[in-house]
Amino acid sequence: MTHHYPVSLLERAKQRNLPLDTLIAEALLVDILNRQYRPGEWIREQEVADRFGVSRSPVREALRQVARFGFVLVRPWRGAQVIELSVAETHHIFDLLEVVYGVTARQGATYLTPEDCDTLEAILAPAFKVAQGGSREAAIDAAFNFGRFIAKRGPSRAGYNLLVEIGRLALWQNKLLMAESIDYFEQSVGILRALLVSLRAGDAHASEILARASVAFIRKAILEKVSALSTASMLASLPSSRAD
Amino acid sequence: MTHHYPVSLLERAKQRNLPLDTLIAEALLVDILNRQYRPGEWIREQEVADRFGVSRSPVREALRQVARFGFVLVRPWRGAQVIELSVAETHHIFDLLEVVYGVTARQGATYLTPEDCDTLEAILAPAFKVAQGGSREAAIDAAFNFGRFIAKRGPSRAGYNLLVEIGRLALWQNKLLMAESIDYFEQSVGILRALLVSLRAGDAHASEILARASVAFIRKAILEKVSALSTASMLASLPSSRAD
DNA sequence: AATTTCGATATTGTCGGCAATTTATCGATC
DNA sequence: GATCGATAAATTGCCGACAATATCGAAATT
Repeated sequence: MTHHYPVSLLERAKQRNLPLDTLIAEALLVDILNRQYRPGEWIREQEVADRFGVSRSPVREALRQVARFGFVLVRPWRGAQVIELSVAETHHIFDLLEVVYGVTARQGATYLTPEDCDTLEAILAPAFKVAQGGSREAAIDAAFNFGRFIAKRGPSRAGYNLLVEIGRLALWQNKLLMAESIDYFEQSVGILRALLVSLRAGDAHASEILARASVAFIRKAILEKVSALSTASMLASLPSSRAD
Repeated sequence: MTHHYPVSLLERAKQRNLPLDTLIAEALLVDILNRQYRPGEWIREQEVADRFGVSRSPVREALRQVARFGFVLVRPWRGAQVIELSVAETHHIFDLLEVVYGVTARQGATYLTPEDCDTLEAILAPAFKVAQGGSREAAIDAAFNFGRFIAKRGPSRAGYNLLVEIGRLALWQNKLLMAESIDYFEQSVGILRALLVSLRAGDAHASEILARASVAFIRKAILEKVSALSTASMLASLPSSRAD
């Protein structure tokens, strides 16, 4: 991580009247999601503090927040390390996202207003444009924000946190592994479009089915890639035969 | 909160070589779960620091941890307030716990070893004793730890975190609302016993069904109590007619 | 040569103090 | 008497320094 931020976070903190740790946590999350920090890499408090021009205190709290989201592992007197997900873990995460998303959508069908559905449609818009040369990164974010908004409108903060946490991990895997091959993505967006229709209609059962289907679809595509990569890396690591 | 801790946390930190914030977070969680801090109450950093004989730094981080678990809400320059769950939120939480627990049990059926199942049986033991005058508190904890152990043995740390988080909130509701009426609880323990059998047999489908059933059972009992209480409080608040 | 011990270095953990912000108190004004 | 505004008190946010701990490397020992 040698990248520097152009605008001072301090000013933005003043502007929005937010504590620094919140902003730093957001920035670190973006850096991790955008692969500025790589899986396995250590994030040192002083380095982050220097980069943002603040002391270590807010950085420490930011790192704990990121740890809470599951992206880094903090161990006593060792520091924070960006996690590396195994194939089994990725499987597990998508299993969980599938049911959590399903419940969220099922309940969303009962509490979402027509205005909420309009907002959802606007959120999803960038995902429709990916076929016509729209930003792929923006499209993936849109699909994530779609679910996040449903949870946000829900009655429980805990439910929102849960979906965001597990969703972010899945999003990360998505960004880490998805480079080309947009065809799977278009189909997934098609499912989300159908989900939006069923949410508008207030059909709880169909919404749950469709939400689960959209996750299952992405999971399949990602896991194909993961297993391909892990096979490749196994082959690549054979000659050196390291044991760390 | 005027309660004082008999043993110094500092010594236990030295003993286990753990940072203070971890210990303090655990202690605060116990206090909240045991209703030493009541819903709606503010937790002040200096008060906690004085009580444990430490500075505010580790207390701050402990409070953030507790906030990440969902028990307190931390707002900038306001501090940490123990949350109050509405009926709708409780519904939502149990909906989520049901599916997450279901997935955990389903997968657990495939990865749990016979030794793990022996451990599970030992963990569940206190729950069996509640009918013969065993501690009710211990029994509820046992039921919670049962699910937690399954998740702990799983491949994904994220999955473990997820179940623990949502489970702890449900546990809290359980402790806040369940005073008497142990009959529902015995039946719930009966379901867990059956779940243990199906886990041993490696029956993924049955394990998922049973895990979900055990949650649904507790949910029903708790929500009956919640609605009764909220009705009572509505009636009680009628004469004063306060609008705060 | 391999292993162990010990110390230098890097990094995290904790502290006390001060700054920033909110909330409560009190007085002035209508 | 009520409302609004300024000031004081309480509380959190942030900082710099120091203590505690882990890591790495070199020297000593077997």
